[in-house]
Amino acid sequence: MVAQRGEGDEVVTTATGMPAVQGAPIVPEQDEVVVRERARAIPEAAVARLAVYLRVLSGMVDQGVTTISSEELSAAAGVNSAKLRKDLSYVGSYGTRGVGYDVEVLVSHIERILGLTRKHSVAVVGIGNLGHALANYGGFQSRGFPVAALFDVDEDLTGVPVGGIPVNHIDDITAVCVEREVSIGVIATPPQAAQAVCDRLVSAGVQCILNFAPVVLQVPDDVEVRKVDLAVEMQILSFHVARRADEASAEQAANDLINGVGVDRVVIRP
Amino acid sequence: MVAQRGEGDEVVTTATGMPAVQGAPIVPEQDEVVVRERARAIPEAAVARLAVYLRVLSGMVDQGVTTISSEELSAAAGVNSAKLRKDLSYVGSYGTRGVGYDVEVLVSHIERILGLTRKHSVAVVGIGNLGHALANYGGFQSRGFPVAALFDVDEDLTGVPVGGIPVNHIDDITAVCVEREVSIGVIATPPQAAQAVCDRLVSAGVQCILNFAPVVLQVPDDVEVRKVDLAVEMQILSFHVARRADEASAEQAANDLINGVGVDRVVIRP
DNA sequence: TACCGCTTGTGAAGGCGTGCACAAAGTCGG
DNA sequence: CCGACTTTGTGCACGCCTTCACAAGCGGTA
Ligand SMILES: NC(=O)c1ccc[n+]([C@@H]2O[C@H](COP(=O)([O-])OP(=O)(O)OC[C@H]3O[C@@H](n4cnc5c(N)ncnc54)[C@H](O)[C@@H]3O)[C@@H](O)[C@H]2O)c1
Ligand SMILES: NC(=O)c1ccc[n+]([C@@H]2O[C@H](COP(=O)([O-])OP(=O)(O)OC[C@H]3O[C@@H](n4cnc5c(N)ncnc54)[C@H](O)[C@@H]3O)[C@@H](O)[C@H]2O)c1
Repeated sequence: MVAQRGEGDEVVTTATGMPAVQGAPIVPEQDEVVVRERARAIPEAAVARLAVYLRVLSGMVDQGVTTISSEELSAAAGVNSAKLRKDLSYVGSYGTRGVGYDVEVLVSHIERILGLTRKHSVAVVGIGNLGHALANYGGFQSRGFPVAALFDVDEDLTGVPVGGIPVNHIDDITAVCVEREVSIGVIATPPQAAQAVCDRLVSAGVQCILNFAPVVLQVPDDVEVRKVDLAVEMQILSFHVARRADEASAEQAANDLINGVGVDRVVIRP
Repeated sequence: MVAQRGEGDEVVTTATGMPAVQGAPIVPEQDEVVVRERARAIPEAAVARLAVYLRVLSGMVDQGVTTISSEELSAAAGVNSAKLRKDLSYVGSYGTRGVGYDVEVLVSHIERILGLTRKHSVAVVGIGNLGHALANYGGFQSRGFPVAALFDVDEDLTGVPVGGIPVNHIDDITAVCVEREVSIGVIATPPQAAQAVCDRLVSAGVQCILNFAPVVLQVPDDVEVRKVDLAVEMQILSFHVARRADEASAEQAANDLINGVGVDRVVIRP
């Protein structure tokens, strides 16, 4: 009796259990109840920036700043001030015209929208080079993402504490994840093992996955995956180097032409 | 005598050194040379996907696959097949209708576009938890991004080899980066030190930076920065959890209404 | 209270990216 | 050699995101 939900579509449930037809009436029909969705459709890009604003604002609180204008905050976050205000408008209207935003109020509202009022326990799978670094990192704990469980297939690691948490064997993943209410799974295993690990996390009820292994994971629709791929990041940087170099050499060639052949004018078109 | 270049604009240089007026003539004037820019404007999102395709294709080569259709490749990369074809069209027309793409040909052309034909030496700054993991990681070397230098401020680390490379003191950053032709700098220091380290990398001539510290770096226009912020990633996941929970509770309330009050129809609007 | 200056919040416009749908172009079997 | 079938490459329309520009709103001041 639970309606499927498409991106940004209305969620429509009928008493008959039949999925309702597209285009629900604007005016509620007889015997119809309309519940306005609280968490509105916020662009993903805006969500990512809100997290950045939140970090900057936390720094402001520490510095004793109580009020900040969109101009100041946008400069500190490295974005356009209009964009910042639009992003904040998704959160609500908590600014004071002529003055700016109360830092603490803004922090608490962004935290609410991002769902940071609840605790999100994290499990790290694959306690190798990267897994060790993640397990030892204090930055997660302090931001409301306590690392609650570690897993590895290596028997030698099982039971050894890393960053204060003993490593569990991967075979216990379901029991441990359920018991410790893990809501985010981090995959730091070799790529060959990543899909299998992902499947086990999903069967354990984990619906959010952060993947460091350079593979594309296949998951059900109700599971959210984000990937961190350092090689891809470097290749993007490489692309920009190449683009710049191309331009430079084109310009160089152009200048050579000018100087050598006495060309009057050089145009580089897209 | 080098013309400044705005995003996506034409680069126009005149023999007088004066910036040419907007709207260069379509038909070359007398004594004018037109150089078509090779690296066209490729959407950043497409560049990121091209890097993913490249990785998938490399796996295909290892498996002995010689030909692949857009449908197969898009499934393996987890994207829409039309999007894939459009992305590949930025690279050029290297497919065969009715057949697909020759894997090796595609690999070499994507590599060319991404600038992977040159070597890009990497320097890692901050050899702590994360820096160690990065220095020990073989995945960079194998993808054409050899780690050529490591830096830390900690005297105890100086000279100690990590992943086969001795750690240099941060004060030697300029000399070492120039000598080893470092083109990408990776910042893995605590956030407080990140901006200072960034400035030193920039003065050392490094134009590409990958930043792991949770701070917004200020850099000149000609320097490209990409950031990897795990806390932000987790907060985005958290947002989705919260959204789902909201929906679930709204639906729950809706169903309660249906069952308890005999409502006929419930609509949840955005 | 009335005015002034400052900053927010948002309507509207424009640009960019995505996805559809199909013509063009090639292969392969007969 | 031809026709059926397959798959590419892209024009186009749509929707999302960004950016501009300004009315609305608030605090301070006289
Ligand atoms: N180290 C880095 O800096 C870095 C950078 C970018 C990406 N990555 C990626 O992160 C992943 C981990 O890298 P790493 O350097 O830590 O590798 P690693 O080899 O040091 O560690 C991998 C760990 O995963 C464990 N493991 C293997 N199969 C497993 C399974 N089925 N279930 C549970 N655990 C399993 C291994 O026992 C090992 O402890 C790799 O996919 C790598 O490509 C690492
Ligand atoms: N460890 C992780 O898994 C993780 C995850 C996400 C983000 N980060 C971020 O990455 C950065 C590094 O994390 P870490 O856990 O490796 O920290 P760490 O404290 O273990 O290591 C930091 C290293 O940087 C060195 N350093 C300090 N100041 C320096 C300077 N001015 N120049 C050169 N080196 C300097 C220190 O000597 C130390 O070796 C931090 O900003 C952290 O927030 C780490």
